[in-house]
Amino acid sequence: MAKCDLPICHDREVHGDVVERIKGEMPDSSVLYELSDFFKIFGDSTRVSILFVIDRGEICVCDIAEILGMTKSAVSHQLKILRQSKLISYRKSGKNVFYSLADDHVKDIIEKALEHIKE
Amino acid sequence: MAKCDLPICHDREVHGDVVERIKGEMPDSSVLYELSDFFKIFGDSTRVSILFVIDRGEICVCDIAEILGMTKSAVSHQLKILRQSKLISYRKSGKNVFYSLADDHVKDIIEKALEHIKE
DNA sequence: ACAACAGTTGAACAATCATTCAATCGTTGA
DNA sequence: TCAACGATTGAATGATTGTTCAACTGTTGT
Repeated sequence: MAKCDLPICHDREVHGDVVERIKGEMPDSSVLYELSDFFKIFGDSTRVSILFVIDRGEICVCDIAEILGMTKSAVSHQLKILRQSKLISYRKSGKNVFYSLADDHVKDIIEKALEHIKE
Repeated sequence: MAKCDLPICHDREVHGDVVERIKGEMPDSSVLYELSDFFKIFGDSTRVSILFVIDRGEICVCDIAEILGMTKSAVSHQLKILRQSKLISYRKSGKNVFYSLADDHVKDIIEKALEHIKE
């Protein structure tokens, strides 16, 4: 039986089995963390902007910084996060580093979100 | 001409027009903020968990709290955010408030993300 | 009317995170 | 070799954010 200070609905004859069923149907917590961590990447306007820029074609850090009106440092920090998430890939050429999208999923997901917003 | 401390690539004869072209092709900054704000909602494992629970069917706050092992207060705070984002809707019935998904886009977006993660 | 409970809310706190600043690395051209 | 530049990095700072706690609202049953 549940203690009174637990956050449990007292209509156990109605809700009890529903709660147990859904508990069993939930994804692993590791999956839930991976999912939210993935979305967290898109949850910053700088990173979304960078992805839009890179989507127009391979481009170096300096040019991203100028397009967005930010310092190279700030851009580079965000590029590192995008790199670690495997959303972008890069190619070194002399002093420049050229970035490009690593995946088609990125565009798909952003377009789905745009659909939702445009309503 | 660019001042030296500006974050501008010095190969202007190569990159200058590319930068100007992409600047013109960028979405409005308001769109970029809406997009990142939208993804921010999914960027928390508690909120993603709540969406998964609600996806199984209409359910009250107490039961969500028990399924997730959290206090009603913490769940309610996150429900408020999901409500304000119009991702969920609610129905009052006596002492209970039953929540349900407001939109099919939510499932679409989560499934796209799951595709990306499973690689 | 009152006690019990589902749910909400605001303030406070701790943790997370994006940007800035300064220093550094690696490459290029003189 | 040395100066200039593209890019990265770590520490520090300020802002944002999720949870807790306590107080509160509204409804139900007695």
